[in-house]
Amino acid sequence: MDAFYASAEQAAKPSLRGKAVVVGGLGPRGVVATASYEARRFGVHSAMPMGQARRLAPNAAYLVPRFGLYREVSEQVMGLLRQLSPLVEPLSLDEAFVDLEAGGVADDAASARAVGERLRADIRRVTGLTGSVGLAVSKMLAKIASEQAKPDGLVLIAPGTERALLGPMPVRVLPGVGPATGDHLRRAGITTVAEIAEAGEDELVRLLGKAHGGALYAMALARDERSVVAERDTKSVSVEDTYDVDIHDRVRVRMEVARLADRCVQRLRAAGHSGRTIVLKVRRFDFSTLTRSETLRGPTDDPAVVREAAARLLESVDTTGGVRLLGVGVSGLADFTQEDLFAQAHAVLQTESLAPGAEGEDAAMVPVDVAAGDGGPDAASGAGEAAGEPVVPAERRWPAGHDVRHAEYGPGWVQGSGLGRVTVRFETPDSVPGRVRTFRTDDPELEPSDPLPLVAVEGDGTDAGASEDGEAPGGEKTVPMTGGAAG
DNA sequence: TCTGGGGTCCTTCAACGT
DNA sequence: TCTGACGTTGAAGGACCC
Repeated sequence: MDAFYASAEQAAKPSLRGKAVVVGGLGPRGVVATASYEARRFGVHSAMPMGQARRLAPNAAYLVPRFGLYREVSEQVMGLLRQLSPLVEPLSLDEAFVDLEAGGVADDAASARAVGERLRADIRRVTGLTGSVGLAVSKMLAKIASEQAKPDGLVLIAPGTERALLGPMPVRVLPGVGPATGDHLRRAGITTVAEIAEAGEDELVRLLGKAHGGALYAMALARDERSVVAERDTKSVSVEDTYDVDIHDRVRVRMEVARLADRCVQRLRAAGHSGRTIVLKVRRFDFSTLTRSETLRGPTDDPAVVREAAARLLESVDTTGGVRLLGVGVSGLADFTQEDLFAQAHAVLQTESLAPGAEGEDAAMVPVDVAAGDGGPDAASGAGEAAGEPVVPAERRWPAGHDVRHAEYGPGWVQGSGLGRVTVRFETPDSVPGRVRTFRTDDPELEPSDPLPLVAVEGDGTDAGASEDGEAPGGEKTVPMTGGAAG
C-alpha cells in the first residue's frame, strides 16, 4: 500500500485529502511512522523525529496511528490476495508476497500483469486506497519492482533483464543492506550492485561474514531462491515503552518493568503461547541499549513468573543516570506451559480421586493491579497520580485523529486537544470536508467511537456499527507479488 | 531537537556435555 | 584420568525491516 497509514487517514478524513499528513508518536520523543506524499515533499520521511518533521512541515496534520483501522483494511487486502493464491506471505500490515504460479492465476508476464492490474483495481474498490504491485520471478526483485511502482503503479521486471536493471542501483536497494552495511561497503569502495558482483563472493564474505556476505553476493547476481512462505511461526513476543522523560527513580523503574511484564504476558496469552526465555531491555539516558535474559526450566505464561524473572534481571542493571526505554519480552515460545506438564503428571497420578486444594506449586499469587478500563497502548500514567483519579492529559484522552461522536453533531474526529478543550472536525469518509467545533474535554455529549469504514458498505446508508457482512471476506492490500511472471 | 515499537536473523563468546 | 575436538545452548549485542 502507498503511504499506508497516511492514506488511510486521508480516506477517513475528507478535509485532509491532498494535504500533508504525518502519522506517528506525538510525544516529545515520537518519530514519524508514515508521511503522506504531500508531506514527503517537505522532506518528511519515516523514522524521522517528530520535532524535525514539525519544523519541516509546520502546517501538516499530525495524527496518532489507529492500528485497529489499519488492521481492518489490511485484512481486506490480504483476503483479496488469498483469492489469487494459497501462498501469501505478509511482511507487515501493508505488504505481502504472493506466489502467483502456485495460485495458478498467471504463468507468463502478460497474464501476471493482467492479474496485477485487476488486483490494484480490486484494492481500490474494496478499500478506497491505492496499492502498488511489483511483478518478478523472485521475492527480492518483486520487492524492488514494487518500490519502483509506488505510488499507485505496477512494475514488471521481465525475466532476463534483472542483472542489467540491478547493476547501476545503489547497494541499499538490496534487502539486508542498511546504514551499517552500506557504510561498510562504501569504505571498501563498493557503492553499486554491479560492484558487489564484481568484487566476488570471497571478498563479500571477508567483508561481511559468511551468511550476510554470501547472501548479498547472490542477490547482486539477481539470484534469490527464497520461496513464499504462507505461515510463519512467531518466535518472540515483546512490549516496550519509551518514556517522555527519563526515569531516575529505581522504585518507579521496578514498577514499570512489572507493568510491562504483565502486558507482555497478556499478549503472549492472547496469541495462545507460552515461553521459556525472559528478556529485559533497557535503553539508558545516553541511548545505550542493553538486554539481559534468563531461560527458565520450562515455558510459562504466568504473569507472576515473568514479572519475577524480569525483576531479577533488572537487579543486574545499573540505572543511575536514568532510563529512557524499558522493555520485556518472551522468546523460546511453545504452546504449552510447565504448569500444563505438572497438571498432566498430576492428572495421571490422580486417576479418579479429587485433587486436594493446593495446585502443585503455583505458590505466590501476587496481587496485580488490574488497571481498570483501558489497556491502551499509551500506558504512561506517568507523572501525577494524586490520591484518587489518575491525571490523564487531554491529548491522551482525546488523541489527535481518533474518531468521536457528538450527540448533536454526529461523527467526527479529534483535530487537537489541550487546556481543557478538544477540537473536533465533523466529517465522515463519504462526506464533504466538514466544519470544526470546540468543546470542553469533559463534555458529556462527546464520546470516543470506532472508526467508520473507508468505503461505505453497500445497502447500508447509516451508522458505522457492526456491519454484518453479507459479503465475502474479500480484503485487500498491496503487495510485491512474486513468482508471477513465468520465466 | 535527536533517534518508536515489534519483530527477525546473525555473530561472537562462554559454558558445558560427549 | 586427562586432554582436545566438536556440537549445542544460552547470553548479549548488532543490524535490519516495516
